[in-house]
Amino acid sequence: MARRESDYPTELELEILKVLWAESPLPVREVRARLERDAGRPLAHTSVITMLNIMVRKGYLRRRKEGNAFLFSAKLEQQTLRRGVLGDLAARLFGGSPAEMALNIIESAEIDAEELAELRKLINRKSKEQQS
Amino acid sequence: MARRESDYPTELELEILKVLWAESPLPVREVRARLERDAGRPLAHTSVITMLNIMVRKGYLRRRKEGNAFLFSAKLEQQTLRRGVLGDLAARLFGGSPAEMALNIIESAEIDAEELAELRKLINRKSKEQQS
DNA sequence: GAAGATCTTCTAAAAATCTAGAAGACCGAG
DNA sequence: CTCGGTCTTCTAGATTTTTAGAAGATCTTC
Repeated sequence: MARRESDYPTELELEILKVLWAESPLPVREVRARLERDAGRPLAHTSVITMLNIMVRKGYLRRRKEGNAFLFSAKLEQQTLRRGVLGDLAARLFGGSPAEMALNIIESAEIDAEELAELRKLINRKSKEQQS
Repeated sequence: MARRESDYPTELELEILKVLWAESPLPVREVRARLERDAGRPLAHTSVITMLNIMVRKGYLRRRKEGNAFLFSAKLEQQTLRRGVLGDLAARLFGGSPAEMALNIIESAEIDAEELAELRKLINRKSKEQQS
């Protein structure tokens, strides 16, 4: 017996997703160039193809034929992933409490006055919504 | 060439850490029992030993001899891990902005009135601290 | 001091992640 | 039509994660 496939994109998969969230669709050649430039990951062309195909299998990406080559685009949306990962993290590391997690972030991270104001505004809006 | 060791505890490692955060130090036998009971992971005694030793090597755990057996305890503190993981997640998935991440959580997660009040209180305190 | 229980170390194996070479298909240029 | 470039599929190897058996050390108990 052994490990199961991870629930969320792995390290490299996330880098590839970031490339494709920034611009889609892209051919392999372009993904490869941006991985090197933006993520400092100089991979062989075939390595990139392998990863892209795995990610299609996992449902993270879509691909379609354009002429002789394939074009890839993200199927997993950034917002979907964010929600999934945050929810999972809250469940595993914060006893299932998203509020606890938010408190932790605000307490220990660098957040400037403007951002604090924005957070306050959101909280006020949320509070009002709940009065019903 | 291949992947590098993950920066943060993996799935099973986190389950083991949770056991030891709840109570430390514990002998292998106890860790094994709690993994089965609390995490639904019925592992062989030797599997648990292997994991514990790997985690000692990685610096997540400490162990000390007590009689003939070893007692294990968490060396990586929960708060340290929380900060690390949250910071990492902010960097990778939220363009380096913890505030953005906090906004996302508050927007899309279930947070009740009491928790919202607590968040507001913390934000107010933070705001005051910054006026200097 | 031999038997049995308990614990460890050593070893290994399956699955997943990450990397990339070999080989074949296809297309435009000359 | 052949050559070179581009692209894909197939294949495979290294490393990590997760699992656990075999074998040996040690302690208790009669």
